[in-house]
Amino acid sequence: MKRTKIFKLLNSETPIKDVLIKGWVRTRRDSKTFSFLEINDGSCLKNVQVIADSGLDNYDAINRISTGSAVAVSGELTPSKGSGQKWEVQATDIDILHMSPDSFPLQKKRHSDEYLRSIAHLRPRTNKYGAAFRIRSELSYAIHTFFRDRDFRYIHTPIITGSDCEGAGEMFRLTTFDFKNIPEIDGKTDFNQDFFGKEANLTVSGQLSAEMFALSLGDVYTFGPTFRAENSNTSRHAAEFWMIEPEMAFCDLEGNMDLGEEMVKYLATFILDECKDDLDLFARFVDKQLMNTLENIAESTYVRLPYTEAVDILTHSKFKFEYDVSYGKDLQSEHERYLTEKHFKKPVILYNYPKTIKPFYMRLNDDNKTVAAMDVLVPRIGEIIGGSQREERLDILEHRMDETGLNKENYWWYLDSRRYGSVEHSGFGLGFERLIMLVTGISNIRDVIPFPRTPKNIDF
RNA sequence: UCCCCAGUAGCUCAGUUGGCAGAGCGAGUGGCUGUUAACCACUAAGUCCGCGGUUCAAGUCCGUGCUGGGGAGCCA
Repeated sequence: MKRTKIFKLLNSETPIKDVLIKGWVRTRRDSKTFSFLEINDGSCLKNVQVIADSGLDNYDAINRISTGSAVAVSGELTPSKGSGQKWEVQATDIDILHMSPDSFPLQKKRHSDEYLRSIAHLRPRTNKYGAAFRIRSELSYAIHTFFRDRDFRYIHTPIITGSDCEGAGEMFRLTTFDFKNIPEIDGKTDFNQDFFGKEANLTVSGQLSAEMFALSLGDVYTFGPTFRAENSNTSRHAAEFWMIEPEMAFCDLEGNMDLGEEMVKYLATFILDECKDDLDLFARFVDKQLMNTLENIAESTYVRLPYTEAVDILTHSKFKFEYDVSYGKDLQSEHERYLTEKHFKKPVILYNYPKTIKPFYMRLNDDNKTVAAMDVLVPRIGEIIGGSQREERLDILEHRMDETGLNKENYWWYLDSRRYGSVEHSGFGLGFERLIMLVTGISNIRDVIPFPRTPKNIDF
């Protein structure tokens, strides 16, 4: 007999004579002539209540089943005589697949996030983390749906890159050298002898590759892991994280902002509609304001504000900031939060930043001082999207590379796209973990990725 | 990398002026009950993060290291 997932069972319209469920015991409550077992199989937040009658041949063993044990239960789905649930399973046979000894680290009580991080291999068996990772999966699906509905193509950009810099931070080096015997030439490492014959790194962004495909297939996106070797110790940064990077040909900054806003709204709406049970857990136990925040993000029209006007608002604000605001400096976290949480009370898209604080590939505006960049800022998380219209004019792009000290030879292929049929195009990056933090209210990035990689932490 | 805070039972934490190591939850045992993270009683459980110092005496004070958390910078 095939097992039925608990999610399906609990949504049944009618009683079912014969069912088989398999899962892990969350708790056991004994009565005189029978026991209640709460079984969870990960298919949904809810457990199913199983009635184990003392008449079962292995009742002695059933009475010793502990939290964490795995069981297979055959029986009948019947309306519950108790008041807490619609259905329950009256067991005719309980096969104890594996007993969990009492050293099982998860107890029938709340644990701290810090403790659960130390048992990251077991935490998906808790309500909160089960819900978080189901939502992570649903959001992945929603992202692909969003793009496919809009005729975008999914591009797999390389994880290993030969570019010495993609303009987005410190990189992890990749080599097959024997560290005890690294070949040198003229006192320097001889990368000619390394696997690729030159320096290789893990990617920090798929953008430059994605641009090549946007300039071939039209509208494309990437969705994959990204690696930054920054020594960042915050609740919003990880060394390995997933990023979604759409890139659109024949699209200017305004079209780019339109897509960013539409996408964030779509994803918030999707989660509100499709993940009610799991979302409800976060709204009750993690962030009481979660539903308001999500509805605000799903429904409000995002403010679009040039960087200079943002600086004006901030300098004229009576609010006391720890750091001063002035034109030409990047905004601090506290400034972004002020704009989204206090001043506008909704998401804000800032655009046209000074070129001095943005990378070389962003398109220079006619004022010669700003670039066509845009950041989508949301309450509580801050920057969730960073993007721009790309510089499509070869001479200006080369000039910007010189200004920022990049070696143009390494980017010959990138520059080729501006030599042959160059057109305006735009794109952005959306941090997948930050999106999950936004929709769940979870405040630490380490708790929305299965096995987080942060400085000095690579267990599991 | 910088600033701040913390580390005590399996977990969450209390521990006063330096003076015998504590509670709740969990676990074990017994009881009770169509129960709902059940309830009642009893029992077991400790390298007080490591190292060094001050002191008659250190969980407590000082130094240092490690680990974790919050914030900043970098960004997604």
